[in-house]
Amino acid sequence: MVRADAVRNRERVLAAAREAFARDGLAVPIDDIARAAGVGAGTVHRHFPTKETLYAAVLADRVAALETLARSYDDGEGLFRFIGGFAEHGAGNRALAEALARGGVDIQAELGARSAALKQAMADLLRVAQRAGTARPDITPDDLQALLGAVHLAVERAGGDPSATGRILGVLCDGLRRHDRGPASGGSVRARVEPEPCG
Amino acid sequence: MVRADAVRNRERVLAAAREAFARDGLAVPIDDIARAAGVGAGTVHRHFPTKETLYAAVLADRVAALETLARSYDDGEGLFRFIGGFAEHGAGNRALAEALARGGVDIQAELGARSAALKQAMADLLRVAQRAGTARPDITPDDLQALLGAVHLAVERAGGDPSATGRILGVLCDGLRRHDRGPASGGSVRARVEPEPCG
DNA sequence: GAACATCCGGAACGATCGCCCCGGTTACCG
DNA sequence: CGGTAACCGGGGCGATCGTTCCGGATGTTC
Repeated sequence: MVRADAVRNRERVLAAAREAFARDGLAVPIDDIARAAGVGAGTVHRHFPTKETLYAAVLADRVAALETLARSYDDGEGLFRFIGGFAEHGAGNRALAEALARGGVDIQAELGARSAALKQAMADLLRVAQRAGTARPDITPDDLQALLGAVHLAVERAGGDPSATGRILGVLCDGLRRHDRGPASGGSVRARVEPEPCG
Repeated sequence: MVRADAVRNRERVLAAAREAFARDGLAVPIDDIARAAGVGAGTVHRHFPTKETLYAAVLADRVAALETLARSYDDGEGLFRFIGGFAEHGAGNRALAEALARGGVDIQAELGARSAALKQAMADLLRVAQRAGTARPDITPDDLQALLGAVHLAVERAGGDPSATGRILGVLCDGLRRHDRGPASGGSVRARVEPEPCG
């Protein structure tokens, strides 16, 4: 038997946690979430035994939404469209940025599965773009994930300034694109020496 | 009068803190640093009244070194050379990555000054590159700092894999470069719509 | 070598936070 | 409407960590 106030409180806690994690990241105390939800600390721990459980529950739907977004594209430009939507989804979501910035290795099982699915979806998107010739062929799925997490953090730091967000994402997308000069102007891809990545 | 063992212990603490912060970030307990330095916790707090003080002292020389590096270039390619050296300097330095990932706003006064100097040096480097036509003209110093911090975090996550580091930095540098097609192939810069940064 | 200032070490304190527990309460069912 | 079971609240426990303090040790000077 599940009581009506139980599910109501569970939902309240989840909503408060979503907001608190998004605003302050993982550092927010459970008591704050409980207070914001209008319940006691014990109630939070009954529905979500550990803080990690709560954190995973909050992130799970976000990650699932991102996977859906990734799967909605299937051409060479999909990768770049996804990156644009990616920032929108996580705008101001500090918890998501942190989760992506680390590897997402230490998280809960269910979230781990979803996270792996998202990574697979991104890997597919990358492969499609590389086969279509729109993305750099040397980038690996791990590179992409690391870059997305990092840039997400940078966007977060920009604090919602949309033009800064646009420029930062523009840099990422340009960097991910394949940059050979057109066939008319010479036809040779710019050489890239491994230990000297720039210059 | 300053005693010899005092300066020796101060140096030991600083060295231990440098290593500990680089390996584990800010989360490392002071006691661990004290133990690694072979001193008591009280000794640490006499030389560095608060943890923030110690943290700032450790980062100050790193930041100064980066500023020197930035000032050592003065042509259009300097920005990209700097980015390469930047990653090298902070390789495996988690504390530096964290400090750059946030704004560096909440740090100590002296470090704040050095940090501002570094930012100024990077801004100069960016301006030179933009005037030379090698860097995107729309990027601001804030964008550059955010991107460097973010990419540094991504490199840190790559865990020292040099080829991954090279690819990630390559994406950043390519993204920062000016990408107009050569005059022979059309001559128009690719249009960039503001709210749609990618695609 | 003795006196003195300085410094060292680690135990102790207070604050924070995640988690557990129990007395009281509330919702559900017959 | 009464009984029962599930749930709620918040106080409390234990662990962690930054910081302080003081008796004892050590370097320095004359």
